[in-house]
Amino acid sequence: MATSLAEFKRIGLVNSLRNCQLGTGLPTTDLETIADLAIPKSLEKGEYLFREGDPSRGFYIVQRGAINVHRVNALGKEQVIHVFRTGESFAEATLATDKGYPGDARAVEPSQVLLVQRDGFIGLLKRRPDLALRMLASMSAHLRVLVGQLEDLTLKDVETRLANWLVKQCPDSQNPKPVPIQLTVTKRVLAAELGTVSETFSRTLAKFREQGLIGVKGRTITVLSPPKLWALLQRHLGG
Amino acid sequence: MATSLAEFKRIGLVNSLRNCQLGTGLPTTDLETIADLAIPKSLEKGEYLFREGDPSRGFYIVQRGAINVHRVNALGKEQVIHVFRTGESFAEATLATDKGYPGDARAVEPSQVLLVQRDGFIGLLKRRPDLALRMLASMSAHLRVLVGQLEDLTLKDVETRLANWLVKQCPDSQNPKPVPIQLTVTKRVLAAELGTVSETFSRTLAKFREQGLIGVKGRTITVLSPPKLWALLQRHLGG
DNA sequence: GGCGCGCCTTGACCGCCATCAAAGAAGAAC
DNA sequence: GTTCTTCTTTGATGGCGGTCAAGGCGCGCC
Repeated sequence: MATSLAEFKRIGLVNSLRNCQLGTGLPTTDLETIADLAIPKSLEKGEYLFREGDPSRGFYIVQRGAINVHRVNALGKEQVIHVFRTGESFAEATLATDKGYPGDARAVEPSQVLLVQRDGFIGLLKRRPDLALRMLASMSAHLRVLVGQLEDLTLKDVETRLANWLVKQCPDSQNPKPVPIQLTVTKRVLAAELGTVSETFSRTLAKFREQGLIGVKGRTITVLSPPKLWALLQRHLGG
Repeated sequence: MATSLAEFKRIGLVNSLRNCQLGTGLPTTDLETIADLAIPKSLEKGEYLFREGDPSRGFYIVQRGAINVHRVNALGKEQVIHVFRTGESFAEATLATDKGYPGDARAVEPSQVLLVQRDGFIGLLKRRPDLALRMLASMSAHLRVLVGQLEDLTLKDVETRLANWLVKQCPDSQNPKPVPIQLTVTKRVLAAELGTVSETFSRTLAKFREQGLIGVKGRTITVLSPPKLWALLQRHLGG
């Protein structure tokens, strides 16, 4: 069984694709076609994958790490659009239009991504309508996330957003057992993801701590009682 | 030439479809297929087309009027996502997933929309991959708008947003000739579209008036010198 | 005409949160 | 170890803009 190096890589890519949202359930032949279009790329922490306006080369799938997609205004302030993690894909929106990428993408931590090249993939879409539907579904999901983000930032305060984030980290918000949360990024970065700055983030954590809702030790936040935090969240959301 | 009533309606629909973003350039046979899937609906001012969470019946094309898509938080505050006007389509995102509509849709003024029914359209998409690509393009555009909205609301102040809106109403921002703008909606509604309230909107208009940039008389705003307003906008955007 | 009802404007107030500043704490580099 | 940088926390301050309240304006309607 002589298997070439290229063949090996292909098998690895196919397996990788099968494990991501877009690929699950897809027939192997399609995955192979996509694999042949894909170019892997490693990114160091802080490295940029693309910048706003760059011409689209295709869309990306995160194999490992986390990619922060954001926009920068003229004063240099950043607004996080979304942080994409393992298995997620992004920038599909650039497939169908010739405008460039709509934001900047930077690795939050050391990451590995797959670039699925645009032209070849469009050709595939034309042959496989069901794949096109899947892309539509993927973009729908992104739209929903974005709408949620918009609502969060304009209709909810920082306290609510943080409480919401903390509750989401708990496997079961009704289970009174304390949940330790290990931050994979600095608090400053997490603050940015939540649409605020480190100072406000810190103050809000302190507020929760004073209320006995959480414990903070270095980069570990412990939700002392998920149901209590959940109740606070409900009070906020319920007016 | 005996032409049935149904045939008449179909011809009207096809013409209507040809004039909207999604339909331009599409072969007539496709337009006819879509026409057969479409249900026209009239809405009075203030009437709701759908509410958040309603199961998706399909997507919509605005034939006449304006549809405000927004979200409401628990306290009843609304965040405008986008206002769709003649020729635009929306809620395509509900085609590919079985989740309901992600927001509320209400007619800002008396409107006429086409509902393109979901199931039939999905069938069409499977037969016409190029149409699927077109839907992808349409959703890309929505994503871009949404990203822009997010940036606007979090990275720009009301003054900048209003200046931007005013400049966009001018056919040529470099032409010093005054441009009268007739509002089709109340100032309160326009304020909401810009992500603020009527009081702040009013104050910002007053500020521009004091600077001699605009004139306000009832529901008519006159940009006295588009280039001056444009310059102000550039100063804001340029830091 | 007079009345009533929204809309619009302006003033007063204040809360959220970003910014600036300063001082610990924690690593990283050497 | 020392030094230096980065992160984190806490205090002080201030601004943007939302809310409440009170007229004024416009306009339809009787």
